[in-house]
Amino acid sequence: MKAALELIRRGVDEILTEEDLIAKLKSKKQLLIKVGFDPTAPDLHLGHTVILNKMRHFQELGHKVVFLIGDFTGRIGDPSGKNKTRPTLDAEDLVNNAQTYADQVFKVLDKQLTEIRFNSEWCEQLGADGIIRLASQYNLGRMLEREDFNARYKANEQIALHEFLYPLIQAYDSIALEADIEMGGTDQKFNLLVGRELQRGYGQDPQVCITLPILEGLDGVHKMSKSLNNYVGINEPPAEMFGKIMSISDDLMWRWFELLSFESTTTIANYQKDVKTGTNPRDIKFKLAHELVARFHSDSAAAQALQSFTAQFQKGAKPEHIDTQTLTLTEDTIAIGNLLKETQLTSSTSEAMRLVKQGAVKVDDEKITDPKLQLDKGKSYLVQVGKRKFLTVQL
RNA sequence: GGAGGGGUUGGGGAGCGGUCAAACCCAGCAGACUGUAAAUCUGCCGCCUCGUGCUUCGAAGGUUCGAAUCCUUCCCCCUCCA
Repeated sequence: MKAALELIRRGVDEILTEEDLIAKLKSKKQLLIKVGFDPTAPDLHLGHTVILNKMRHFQELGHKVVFLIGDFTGRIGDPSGKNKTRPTLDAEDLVNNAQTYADQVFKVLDKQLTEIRFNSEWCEQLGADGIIRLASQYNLGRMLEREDFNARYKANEQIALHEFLYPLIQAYDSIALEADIEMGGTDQKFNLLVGRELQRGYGQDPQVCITLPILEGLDGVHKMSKSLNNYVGINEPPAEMFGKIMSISDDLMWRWFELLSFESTTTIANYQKDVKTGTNPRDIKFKLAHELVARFHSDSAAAQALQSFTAQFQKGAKPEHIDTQTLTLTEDTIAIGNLLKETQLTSSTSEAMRLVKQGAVKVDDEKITDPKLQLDKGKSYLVQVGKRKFLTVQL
């Protein structure tokens, strides 16, 4: 019991309320943990794994987890200050997305103790009278307690009525599932609590709400998200993943250790002590990168990623695998700028020209300075742009 | 129904007749340095045939030697009053 509570507490932001959680744990029954996911973004990244890890913890304690895909709520769009209309996904997309989710999620979750559900399953049955009944359980004052609504209300900004439906529907999910626990990011706290209250109105034992911190992305400032392109996808190849993790700032590294690593808190504290007394932070970052790559791939993949990373960046070696691309020329030669664009090494010839002028382009290990350089048909060249892009080009 | 504010290069946001491919910030890219793709510094950051070439500032017309900047019409967004 004590150990269970300890495990659940680790890395969470808030448990509302802990008394209720203890009561539920004491009941000895298998608990149902509900976590909602966005139906439109089936590519999971490390940010999502913070909560997946916590779901896993519950599974380790023998409880059941519902991975809920909010296909119905997705049509509303979570209120975020801007009411974007979201595209409605068709059935086929949903099935595909669900499959994509499943492929990734089970790198962390236990299949036996996981159910994947869609909330359209019960929301579509709800009907107008169902919605009215649901809406009657809540009131405007409470709605306006939500920080986002409140700020907009005070600032005389528009709040569309359907935005109020989002938390209500999400709450209804908890009722339909009879959830014991719902988890979400700290930004979901309000929605989670609405669920807790409405369950009471429907005569159910209110769910315990657990909020988890939001992971900052590669930039160290903004929440990790695909749209900000500051994410590490869990399906990314080992070398890519390793490299991205190594690129985070020294400060951010500790945050990631806290939220992503399975190392004990004392071990992490020791790492920090080590860095203060002179250990190179890079070496500690290696440990983090290794652990995460190993989790989503394998130990050997992680070891290899580490090896090629050090080879390439510390010793300046070329990567082991360099792609080859063949270009079919109409002329006898091709200008370097065009070649770079044609091979997608740069997005435009203008960019290519700039890079050449900045001394960032090498052909066969020779730095190029002439932006008008012509390369001959029938030959093969090793082209390098910057430190990271390599390509063998066959003309 | 009435009044008003606004749409600028990935995002934010200046510019309000020429000196504007368009300030500044962020993101991004490159170079240097290093402990790494960290930090820091420097440069770049519309497109091409790379030349003082071409096309951009919601859309289409117009005024002008010259417009992102002025006029007309249209489209879209937002706020307030009712």
